[in-house]
Parts: sequence; structure tokens; C-alpha cells
Amino acid sequence: MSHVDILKLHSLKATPQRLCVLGVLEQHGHVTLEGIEQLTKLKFPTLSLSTIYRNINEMVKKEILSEVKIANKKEYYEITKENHAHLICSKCGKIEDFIINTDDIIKKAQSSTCSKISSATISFDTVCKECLSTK
Amino acid sequence: MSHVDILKLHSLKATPQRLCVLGVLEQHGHVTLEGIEQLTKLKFPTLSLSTIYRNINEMVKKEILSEVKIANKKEYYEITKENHAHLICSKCGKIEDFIINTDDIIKKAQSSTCSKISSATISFDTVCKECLSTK
DNA sequence: CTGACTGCAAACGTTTTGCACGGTA
DNA sequence: TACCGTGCAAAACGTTTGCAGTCAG
Repeated sequence: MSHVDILKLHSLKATPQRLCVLGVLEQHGHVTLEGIEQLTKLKFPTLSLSTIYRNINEMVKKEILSEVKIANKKEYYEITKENHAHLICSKCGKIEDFIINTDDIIKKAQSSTCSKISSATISFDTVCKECLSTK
Repeated sequence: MSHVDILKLHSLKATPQRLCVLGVLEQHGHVTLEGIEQLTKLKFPTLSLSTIYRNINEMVKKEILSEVKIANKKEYYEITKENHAHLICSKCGKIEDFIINTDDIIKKAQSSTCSKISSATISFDTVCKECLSTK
């Protein structure tokens, strides 16, 4: 689905500012607010910080975007996707998506708790391929 | 190990302020900064906010404390423990520790990535026992 | 054409800092 | 006793808000 359609689906106008933010996230995957500010300003120098804040908040609320919270790191944003985990490189800081089937994990965990589990959020602390090879 | 010993081990003086913060975390498990402020002030009304900030930051840096980051929630702090996951109740907000063996999950994940995985951070979105029974 | 959206500047709440004093080891 | 740690007040920082003008639908 195009970014315009996604926005319309949530009754948000497809302004160039919003499309620019979505474009940056699409292209870079996981970006901090600071990163969004810098990257959007390359394409759209007049985009104001308050507009970024307003749109990020609104799109998070509508679940177009998701917050990615990682221990000892700033908060990142990503375009909301199906269940996936994150691989975080402790050397270079890169964040990669990692397709993983959480059903097995949930099933196993469910067998040892009375709470009703609905989903799992998982991130892996790693050293990425590139950092491994340039050790 | 006592809190005094933990602090000494990291070359930090065992001040009443620090012990008070650790006591609150020991007793309540997972607490926000706001919560730490309120709870410590019950026992220690003169404890200043800047001291809380300074000590939390220092103890996180020394890994005496860990940040607990959860989607759509404030940041919590806990005393650093062995590998464990969190059960987060979407109804009442309660956070419970959940002993889980991450080795299997890591092994399985490791088989489908070239990155070298060292650890996994896992939280489960749940409805807790109490909220299930009072539905 | 109209309401949603934006940019600007000011306000706000949170976190950090400088400094003089006090307490731990 | 020396120095680390604290409390206070001020500063710095990130985020939100009010408003007047603009633009997408």
C-alpha cells in the first residue's frame, strides 16, 4: 500500500511533510527522532521540528508507526510491520529486522504462566556480520 | 549480597540515599523514576530529585540497575538480575518477572542469521491472572 | 471553500549542572 | 581528614502548545 493510501486510511491528509517522514522511515528502516529531523531536512529543509513531533505522535497513536525501545539506546521509530524481532549490533549500533515465528515461544511460555499471553516483543543483542568480519 | 556490598563492589559509597533507592526497587521490583521519587520520599522526605537522577544514572552505568523499556509505557528501573523476561498486563499495567530459558530461543534464532547473537530481551503482552478472573 | 495542517515562537516539564556544605570511609 | 556525595537553585534540554497563515481534499 502506498504511503498516501496508508494516511488516507487513517483519515490523515497526505501532506508533503508526512510523506517525507514516511519516506525516510521506509528508506532507513529504524530512525531516531533526531535522525528523522536530519534526514527529512535534506529533502525538505523547511520542515519544522514541531511538525515532526506532531506527526510522529499522531502516526504512533494510529499505529502507522511503532516505537522501537532498546535498552541503553535512544528510542527509534519504524513503519509498523508484522511480527518481527530486532537484531541489534552492539558494535556498530545497527538495527536489523529479523523475521521470527513467535508462536512457538509464546506457546512454550504460556505453559508456565497463568497470565494469558497475546504477543511477544523480542530483541537480540548481537554482533553483526560486518562487524564480525572486520574484527 | 547486601546492597551495601553491591555498592562497595562498584566503588560507590553506601549512602542512606542510595540504600533507600535500592530498597524501594528491591521491594517493588519495577518502578518508574516518578515512582522512585514518591516511594523514597515516604522513607526519606529530604531526598532530592537530582540525587535520584544522579544515582540512577550512575547505577545504570555500573549495571547495578537495568532500564526496562516497554512499548507505549514509561521507562521502568529494576535491580539487575539474571536473564529473565517480563510479563506485562495490558489491563492493569503490572510488570512481572518471568523466568525463561532463552538458550533455546537464541539457538533457534542463531540458525537463521549470520550475526552472532549474545542475548535476548523478551517481553510478553498479557492479561494477568487477577485481571482474567475479574473480567 | 473549509477544516486539517504547518511554521514559528513561546511555554512547559524533565533532566542535568555548578556550587557550597555535609557525611562516609 | 579527604573526598565523594548531597541539596538547592539555575541552566539546559527535549517536547508540546497557541496562534495565524496555508494547503489538501
